[in-house]
Formats: sequence, C-alpha cells, structure tokens
Amino acid sequence: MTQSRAYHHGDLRRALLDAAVEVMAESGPAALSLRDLARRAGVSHAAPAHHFGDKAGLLTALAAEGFELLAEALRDAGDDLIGAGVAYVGFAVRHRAHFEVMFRPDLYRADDPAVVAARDRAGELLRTGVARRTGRGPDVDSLAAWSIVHGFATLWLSGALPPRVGPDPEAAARSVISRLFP
Amino acid sequence: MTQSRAYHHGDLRRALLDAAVEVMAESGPAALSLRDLARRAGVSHAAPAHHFGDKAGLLTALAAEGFELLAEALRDAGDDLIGAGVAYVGFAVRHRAHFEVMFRPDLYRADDPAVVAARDRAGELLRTGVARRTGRGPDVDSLAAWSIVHGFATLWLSGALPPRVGPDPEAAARSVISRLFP
DNA sequence: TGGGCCATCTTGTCAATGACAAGTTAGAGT
DNA sequence: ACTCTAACTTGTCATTGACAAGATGGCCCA
Repeated sequence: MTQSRAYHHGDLRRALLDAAVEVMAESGPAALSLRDLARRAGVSHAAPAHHFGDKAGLLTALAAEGFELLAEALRDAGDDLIGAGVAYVGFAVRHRAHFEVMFRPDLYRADDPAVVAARDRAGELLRTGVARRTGRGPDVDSLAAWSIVHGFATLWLSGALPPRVGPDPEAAARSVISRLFP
Repeated sequence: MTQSRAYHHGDLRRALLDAAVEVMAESGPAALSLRDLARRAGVSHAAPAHHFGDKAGLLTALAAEGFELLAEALRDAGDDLIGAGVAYVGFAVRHRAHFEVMFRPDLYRADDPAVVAARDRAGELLRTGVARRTGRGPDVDSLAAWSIVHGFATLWLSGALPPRVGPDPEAAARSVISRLFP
C-alpha cells in the first residue's frame, strides 16, 4: 500500500477504489470503466493508470483489500464457528464489490504478493476456526464449512434464492450453517 | 430457440454459442468479444447482432441453455441425493462457461422467459430431490444442500481450493456432501 | 533560499469494441 | 419467374483501455 498523501487530488488512489466499489455495488464488475472512475474523481482519463497500471491492477488492489477485510471480519467473529460463518456471509453482503472480485481470478493478478498474503491469512483463519471446533481431521469439515457459507453468499448475491428465504441474509445463513454443525 | 437451418453459414447461431463457450472456458467471461466470435465463425463483425441483438442477448441464450443442461443433469442423477449433488458439481466443471454466466445476472437478461422457465425447472428438481430424501421441512435442508454444492463448485472453478483437495472435483464433492447428509 | 528531483497528473493518440443504420444476397414459397 | 424476407455485409460512431510524452507542484538538500 503506497502511502499516497497525494499532491493535486488529496488521495486519488483511495477515491478511485471507493468509486469502483460504488459502481460495482450497483452495476456489477462488468460495468467498470477506468475512464468513468476518473470522471467521478474529477481527474483526467489517464490518471488511474499511474496508480494501478491498468484495470487489472486496480482490481488486484481491490482483491487484496477484500481479503484483508475478510480476515478482519473472521478475526472479529472469534472462536464461535457458527458466528464465523455468519461473518463470512455478512462480509460478502456488506462488501459485495470486494467479494465479487476476490473470487474472479480472471479479472486480476491472483499471484500478486499482497493478494497472496492476505488470502493466506484469511484462509488460515477459516481453517483453524473449523479445526478448533470439530474433533475430526479438519479437511472435510473445513471444506464443507467453507463451501456452505461461500455457496450461500454467492447465491444470495446473485439473487438466485427464492423470496421465502427472507430479507435477512445473516439470519438465514445462521440456520443453514447450524444444519451442518448442529 | 429459433430453428435456424441457416442460409449462408450453416448454423451461425450455434457456432457463435460454441465459440463463446470455448473462449470463456479458457479466458473467462470478461474476455468475450462479439467481434472475436464473428471472426472465429468466419462472418462479418455485425452478424452476431442479427441472432442475439447484443452481447447480453448472446449471454441470455447461453444462460437459458445452461439451466436446461443443468436440469437435464439433475434429472439423470435420479433419486440419489448425494448423486444429484455430485451431478451439480460435475455440471459446473464440465460446463464451466454456462455455469459462470448463469449465476451472474448482471451479464444477461435474467427476466427472459426462456431463462426463467429453464431456471424454474432446474430449481424444482433441486428442491424435490432434497424433500424426497429428508423428512424435515425442505426449506433449510434444500437451502443447505444447494449452498454446499454451489459453494464447492464455485470455489473449485475459481481455483481457490488448496491442492490437497485433490484433482477430482466430483470425488471431493461427494465426501463434502456426505458430511451434510451422512 | 533556491534549484533540481520526482511523484502526480494531463493531453494526445491509437486500435479494439459494441451498437446501430442501411444496403446486399440468397433461399423459400407461390 | 417473382417476390419476400431472413441472413448477412459494409460503414460508421462513441466509448474504452493502453500507451507516450509533456506539464505541474511539493519536497529535499545544498
């Protein structure tokens, strides 16, 4: 994270990331345009390139930030396995743009050091959380836990779930996860 | 599905869909370009527009086809709940391009009649399959089942799963689903 | 204090793309 | 044979991502 106490703008890098989140939150990642972000930030159309190189660079930064936010959310959930699962879903809903980029490696450079580090950190939290709870070898349990929360979050975000699931994703997630870890 | 015993080309509509699947299978949906598809099919750059209107139209057709293929795969899996889950994952892996479009409604017109019909058909199969197996109210069980297979498939496709899961997605999926329905 | 340095941002440009408009071709039906 | 129309082409425009080259302004150090 270059500390950018920017000159002309203020903090263009952050402003661009925020604008990207805003756009993607309402129109999805496909609607993202560097020139549009520049317009929103009030800078020239080539300004984003200086901070991120290209579009993939911006999304790489977003993905890294996303994995950091996810790790933070999981850490805050503490030892409670169900709570961690709910936190995973809560993160996906609250940081929809980040989440949607994170698991679309064709959009960014997944081998970027910052991304790899943050992802490993989040993955570690996920795995140890499950291992602490269940006696068994963590392999199947943690894979099942990750799958069920990730699947629920993805389905929720895609709007594929029927209305009867209700309006509160975290409440619904809690009952689903409880089905796996009664 | 307009039956297109096409004139000049042979069956351009199908050729374009196949080319789209091929491109997306290796480079993801973001790499899709109508002009590239036209080039691959050996037609002019505006030919695709005649069959699909615009890019979203082509992806709408792909999504509808995907839901039909999914319904077919679930039907073939029969009454076996675990088998149906494995079939869901198998479909996602084997028809990666279709699957990736289907659950990205910002890319196509999700309210298209053909899409809605096919999706409802697949959804019905999913729900009744679970209800047949478990005594309980199908709500939580079917949501949990759908979440776990969808999550596993998504994670597998995104390459997020660690190598120790092994090379066979369907085998790994089977053990994960068995964890939910022992 | 003032002069250079360099990150930051701008202007200009090019090829590629999606979308649209208008024209052309060729098979089908009569 | 004639027409009709689906299937495709040619041409064009605004938008976009990427790159090159230049301008600007704060900061460091003599």
